[in-house]
Amino acid sequence: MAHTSHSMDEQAAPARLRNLPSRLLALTAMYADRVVSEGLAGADAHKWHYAVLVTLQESGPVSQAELSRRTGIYRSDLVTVINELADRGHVERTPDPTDRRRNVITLTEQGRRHLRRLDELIAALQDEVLQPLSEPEREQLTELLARLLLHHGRSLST
Amino acid sequence: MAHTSHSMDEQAAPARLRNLPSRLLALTAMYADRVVSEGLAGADAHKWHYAVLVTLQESGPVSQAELSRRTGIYRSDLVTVINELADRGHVERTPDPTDRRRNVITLTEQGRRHLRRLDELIAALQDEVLQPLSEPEREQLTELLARLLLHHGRSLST
DNA sequence: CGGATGTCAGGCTCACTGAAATTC
DNA sequence: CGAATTTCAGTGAGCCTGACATCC
Repeated sequence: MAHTSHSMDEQAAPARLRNLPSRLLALTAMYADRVVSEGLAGADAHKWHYAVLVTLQESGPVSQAELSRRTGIYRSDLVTVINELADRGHVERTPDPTDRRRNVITLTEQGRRHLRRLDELIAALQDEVLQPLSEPEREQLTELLARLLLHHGRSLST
Repeated sequence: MAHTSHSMDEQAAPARLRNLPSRLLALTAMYADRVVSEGLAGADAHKWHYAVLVTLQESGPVSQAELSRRTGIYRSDLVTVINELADRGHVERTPDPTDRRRNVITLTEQGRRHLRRLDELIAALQDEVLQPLSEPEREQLTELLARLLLHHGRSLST
C-alpha cells in the first residue's frame, strides 16, 4: 500500500516523452516490478528467491558462484539471499568436499514445495501485468524484448 | 567505462527465468537506461533534463508542480534538476506574480539550442537500443508497452 | 604463481516520504 | 480553515566495486 500518491498521469506527458522507447521500458519495468514484488512479499518471498530456487531446480546443486552467473545476482548479494533461503529451510548450504573454496547449495524438499507455490503466484502476477494484451501479443512482446537483450549480450562480448 | 564485468550470460539462465516478462522488462530497461544515461552524460545532460526541457518546449512556461506532474519527476527531486538546468543557463526560475507560492520555469534561448542537440542525441540512442528490431517491430514494441502503461494508470485511478 | 570462491563493508543512484514555511 | 507550492533532509532498495582470506 501507500504508493498511490504520485504516479503521474501518463496522458499529461508530452508525446515526445510518451513514445520514447527507453522511457516506456523504464516505466513499464517499474510497474511490473512493483506488481511482482508486492505479490511475492505476500508469500514472504522475493524476486531473487524465486530466481535462485528455479535455477537450483533446473541445474541441481551448484556453487554460489555458479548460481550468481545463472541468475545475474551479484555474488556478494547472493550471500544474503542464500542466508534468507537457508533460514526458511528452502535451501541447504554445505561445503564442497571436492573443492574446499565452494559451498554447494541444495534445494530441500520444503524448498521444492515452496517453489511450486511461487510458480503459481508468479504466473498469476505475470498475467496481471500483461492483462491488457492478447496471448499472441504477449508472445510478441517477450520475443521482442528477448531480441533486444540478446543484442545487448552480443555487443558486450565483441 | 568499467561495468562490463558482471553482466550475466543470459543464455545461462534457465528458460523459466529467461522468458519471464517482468524479468525481461527489468533487464531491457536497465540496458536501455544505461545506453541513454551514458550517451547523455557525454553531453553533460541527464534523462531528467531532457524530460523537463521537452515539456517546457511543448507546454510553455509552467510552475514546478506542473512540471512534476507532466514529467513524473517528484517535486522534491525537481528542485535539483531545475537548479542544474538554471546553472547551465538552459532555464530561468522566476517567482510567479499572480501566485506567490509558485515559480515559473521558462526555457531560455540557450536551452532551446541545447534541446535541439539533445533531440538528435536521444534519437540516436533510441536507435542504438532498438537496433536489432525492424521499423514495424519498433512500433509494435512501443505500442504494446504503451498499452501496458495505460492499463496501469487505469487500475490506479479506479 | 594467477585465478576462483565466499564474505563483508561500503558507494551511488533513484524512487519515495515527511515535514516545514509560505501563500492561496 | 484546508489545500497547494517549494524546499530540504533523509530512508531504503538495487546495482555495483573493492578488498580480504582461503583454496585450486
